[in-house]
Amino acid sequence: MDKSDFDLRDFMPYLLNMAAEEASLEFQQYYKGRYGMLRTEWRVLFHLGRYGEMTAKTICDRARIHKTKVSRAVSALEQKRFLSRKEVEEDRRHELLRLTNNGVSAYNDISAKAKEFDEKLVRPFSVEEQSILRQCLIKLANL
Amino acid sequence: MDKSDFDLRDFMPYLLNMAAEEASLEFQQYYKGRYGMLRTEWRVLFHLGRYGEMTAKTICDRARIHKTKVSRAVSALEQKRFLSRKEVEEDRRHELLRLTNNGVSAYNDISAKAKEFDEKLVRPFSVEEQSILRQCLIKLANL
DNA sequence: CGTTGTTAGTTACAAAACCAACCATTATTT
DNA sequence: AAATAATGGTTGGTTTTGTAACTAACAACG
Repeated sequence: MDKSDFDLRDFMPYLLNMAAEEASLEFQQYYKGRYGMLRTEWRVLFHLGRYGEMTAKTICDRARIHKTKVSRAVSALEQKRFLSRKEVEEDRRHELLRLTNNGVSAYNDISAKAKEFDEKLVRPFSVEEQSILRQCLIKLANL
Repeated sequence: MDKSDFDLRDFMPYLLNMAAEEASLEFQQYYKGRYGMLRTEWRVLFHLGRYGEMTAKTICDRARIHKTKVSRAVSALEQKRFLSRKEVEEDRRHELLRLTNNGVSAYNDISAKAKEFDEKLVRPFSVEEQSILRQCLIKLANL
């Protein structure tokens, strides 16, 4: 097997990582600079803003984030007054998380920017390319 | 602007990150488990194995890795006897890095696995899809 | 009941990434 | 040639992440 024709540009994991990094950078700077949020915090915020109140465990499962990361993100978001916790009567192990008004407006702002940003990212591609790209990524990500 | 139709699955940076994570996982376990390497170390090893001896700075530029990360990866690879350094006479700020025999055989092994692994990853896609996917990623990554 | 097992969530400690300041060496300016 | 800047590379301290062990609450089984 000849390796001299095997370049990093041919290696999917590398390409995906580089593209992901590049694509995330600018957007990341937005929510970090404006709200001091980390990526996990933004994802948690997004889930609550987009799908309504839910428990931390549900976020873990849906977003495939480890529970310790979610736990810390929730604490951080709580401290920044973006969400509040409510114990569930029937099962006191659960805590329902919901966004505060503050959280909602941050969500609205950031997700609008996200949409904008997404459009900008895929603008160079044809509609067909966009569709194929998304489908491939969804399959690769096991979504 | 309505956000209720904007899902994470529609957001490129998210998709890219999830796909990248998923795609990297298995391969990462290979070189980590077998050689105790970190990702940056594998990338440095790859550059030296694929393109021959070069300086740390060159690796930084070509692989877009910050110099502190490269510096530490080089130290680690040196300790594991995968590479050696050679001072450059004309400019003693530079150090040429080259793989040891040990390093070369690790490179051969891992890059063969990488090729294999890449093929497995894209197998579910048609040739045309593969080509579009790669081109889009290369463009997104600014490569 | 009471023991054992699960589940949701937190905490503590180690590994890794990030950022800034730092040498040492070479270039440039005056 | 002295002073200043720029370059290649390293080091130290802080943040983030990862991993494992830990509570607390509930479930299931004898």
